[in-house]
Amino acid sequence: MDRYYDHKKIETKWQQLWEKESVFVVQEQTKQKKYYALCMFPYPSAAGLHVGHPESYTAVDIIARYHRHLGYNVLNPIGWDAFGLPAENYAIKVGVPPWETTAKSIDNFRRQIKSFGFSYDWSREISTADPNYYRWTQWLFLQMYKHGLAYKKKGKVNWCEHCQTVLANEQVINGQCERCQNEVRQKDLEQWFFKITDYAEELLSGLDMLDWPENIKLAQKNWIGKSVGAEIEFKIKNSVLSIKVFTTRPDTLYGATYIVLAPEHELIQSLESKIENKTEVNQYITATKKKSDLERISLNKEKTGVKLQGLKAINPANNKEIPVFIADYVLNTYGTGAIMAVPAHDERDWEFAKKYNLEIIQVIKPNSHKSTDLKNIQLYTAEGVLINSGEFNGLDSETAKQKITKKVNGKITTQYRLRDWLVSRQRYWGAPIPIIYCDDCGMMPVPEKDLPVLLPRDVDFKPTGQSPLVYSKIFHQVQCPKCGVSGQSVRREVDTMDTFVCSSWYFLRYCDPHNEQQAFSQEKVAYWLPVDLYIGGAEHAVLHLLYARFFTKALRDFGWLKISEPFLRLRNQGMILGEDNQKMSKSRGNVINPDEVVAEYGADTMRIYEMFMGPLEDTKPWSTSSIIGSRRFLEKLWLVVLEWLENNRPSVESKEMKKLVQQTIKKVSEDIVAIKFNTAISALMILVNFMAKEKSFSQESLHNLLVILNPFAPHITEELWQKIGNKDLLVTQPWPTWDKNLVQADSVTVAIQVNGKLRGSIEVSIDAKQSEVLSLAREQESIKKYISGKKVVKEIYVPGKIVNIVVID
RNA sequence: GCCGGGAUGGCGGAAUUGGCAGACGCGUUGGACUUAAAAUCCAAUGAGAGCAAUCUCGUGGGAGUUCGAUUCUCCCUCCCGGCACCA
Repeated sequence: MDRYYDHKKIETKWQQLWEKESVFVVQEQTKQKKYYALCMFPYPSAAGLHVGHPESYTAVDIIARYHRHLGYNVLNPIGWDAFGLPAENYAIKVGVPPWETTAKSIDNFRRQIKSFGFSYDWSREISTADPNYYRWTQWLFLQMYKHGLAYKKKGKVNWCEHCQTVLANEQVINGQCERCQNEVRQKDLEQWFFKITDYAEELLSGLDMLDWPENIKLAQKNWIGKSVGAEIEFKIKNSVLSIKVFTTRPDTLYGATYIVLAPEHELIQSLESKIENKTEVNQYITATKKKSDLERISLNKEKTGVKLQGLKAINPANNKEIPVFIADYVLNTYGTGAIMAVPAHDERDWEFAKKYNLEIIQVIKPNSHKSTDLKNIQLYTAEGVLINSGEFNGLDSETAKQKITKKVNGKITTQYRLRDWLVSRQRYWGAPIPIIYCDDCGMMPVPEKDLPVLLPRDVDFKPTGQSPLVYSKIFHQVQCPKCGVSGQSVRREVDTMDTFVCSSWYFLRYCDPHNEQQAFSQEKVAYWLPVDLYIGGAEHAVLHLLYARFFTKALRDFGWLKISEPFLRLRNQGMILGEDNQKMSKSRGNVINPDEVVAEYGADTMRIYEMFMGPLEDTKPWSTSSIIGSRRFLEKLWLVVLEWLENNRPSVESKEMKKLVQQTIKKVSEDIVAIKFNTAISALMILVNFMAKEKSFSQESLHNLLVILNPFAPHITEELWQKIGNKDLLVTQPWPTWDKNLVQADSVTVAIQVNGKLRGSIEVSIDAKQSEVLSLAREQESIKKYISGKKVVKEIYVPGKIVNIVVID
């Protein structure tokens, strides 16, 4: 046996063998329990893998391999999220078509990923840009269409001038494009939407049963933004028209002293004849239209608005006439686009009323206040007890909400901030939307038998603000599915789908990747789903993760799935920073290339190092000097086994060794389940260090060590397993169990404190009585000097842990 | 502004959830081996004081609860993330 731990030779050998023998290729086995481990599939970029990729893949691989040892039928797939803007932009930059650049990127990613020895079932590899895949993405679009969940609508949408396309709300971050950080403007366009809002309530309530990080659940909760309130109508004086407002505080209705409409509110047109200051109003509306969302947010430190002169609304609670304003702090897209302003109890209304000198009436007082100082009105936004509210005085807010809403014939309603998902894009590199327009027959879905609608290649794919598909000749050579006419009067939809549509169902396709009749067979999906563990970046909190949940629920309602939630357990990997504690980036020059790390130290070392760096979900800096520690650990293991073989397998084993092996099995098993890989590796290091010191241990102990280390470092353990004479593969060996009695020590060291300060320690048996331990403690030389001549006030003994003697002079 | 997470040696991080703070690893220092270096092995390594045994301080800062606090409560500072005029 080689004294040198030659990682290159070993890793290549086992990777080839696993692949040749299809060790990780799986089929449905009804007799066997299944486990579906999944990492978020990568977006193949020309830059290649960064060190963050293997972090999540290794974590998933450890879990997958662990469950294989436990006897599960484990599905651990991989594929490519291949469509999308960055790939297209890169293609434009280098002047090569995106299908070529993407294919190249995928080849490179595949090579890199394979070098880590992940236990993927490569026979299930998929790419979203493959017609065999996007055919079914299109089919899913048609399902959405058929069930009324896909619709086309004209309206204000987010437009990125730089990317020359519309964007979903989820892709606009602080008024900026998620991809290029350019300002997003509002544009009136006809676009395709998925009706995700139909599922708002279920997307919210479903979160409760998921084992997901709290921050992700919270982000989704905030994004869905549920609020329960009332719709209340305010009649307009001398008009048949009325203004409907939405409020979460109907209990404050008596304090509503004016109404505010969003500048875009449609009622303004109908009321035009009554408005006396039309010019001023129109100016304000035009000015608002010009502002981007970003400006509307950042400039609105100070509120602005215009009073609609000649117009009065009537407060239905007390029939008081109140003025009507338009102001851009009210959003047309939320609620009814109109609010009742209660300046005494709402911060924004307060600010506005102060500025324009409007009436402020206090109608709620805090529960605790006995007297009310009406002269000195202060902003109070919490709930409380009603005052100045006629018959409702003295009621608490909660009760008053119901009663007042009822009195004014209001309606209790629920509002969500979530908007429908805008899925059409005016870009090339995506799945074409399968719709045909015929001048005579109108808009029609492409018949399922005609799928896929192939992405044409006879185009100049540079963005022009219209989809490049407009210019393809081949693409529009199509017959109307209804009247059979072709030519100028029949055209295809030219927009492509948001890549998030492609990634909303890939975990389903993995279950049945080669099905040519269906997107997936219901039986296969029913066997594998839900995903038992899903690991990926936190940046998808409200994007992919929300969309995939929506797809799952929609497909369930279409009858294709039996489950309601796709991912039972989710964990995020933290970002790996550069050595300078900054985000890795080409411009900073702090990027670590995983290829170099694998070449120099080996895949096993890289895997161990990345898992040992710290908790998976934490952000942590890379440290090239620290990798050596993980390498030394594996080298030490290599030499321990080597010497053990050279010394003819010395099998005399100390009691401590026996115990430590048991403790390590326990610790590693528990830590894998809890995804605490850093402490699991620490325990394995302790065991290997001890074996290196003792040099003598049983064959069984070595077997156990190799099995529990295998998920972390699969190549070296497999090699050593073979070297010590095993013929079968280590990956299929059963996971060892631990002996509860052996894990427990029979005697323990108990710390002795005097007045809370550590003054000594004693060795006692695990089941020693309190009185025994205490008298032993008092007799200790180191303790005596602290307690002699003093009065013992109290003695505490925590079994097996600590003694505390409290004394006073 | 609101909500969430966090702050522990020179560095990455442990700590059975109220019980010996600093496991494990990196780094550093000293020693062994070597002509020498690398590698490896052994020892030390939170700070301060002391020849020493020992002692004092110490988990962002300040208070509190407790026999005992990195852990619980309150206040403050800083960092990271989410939402942000959502009525």
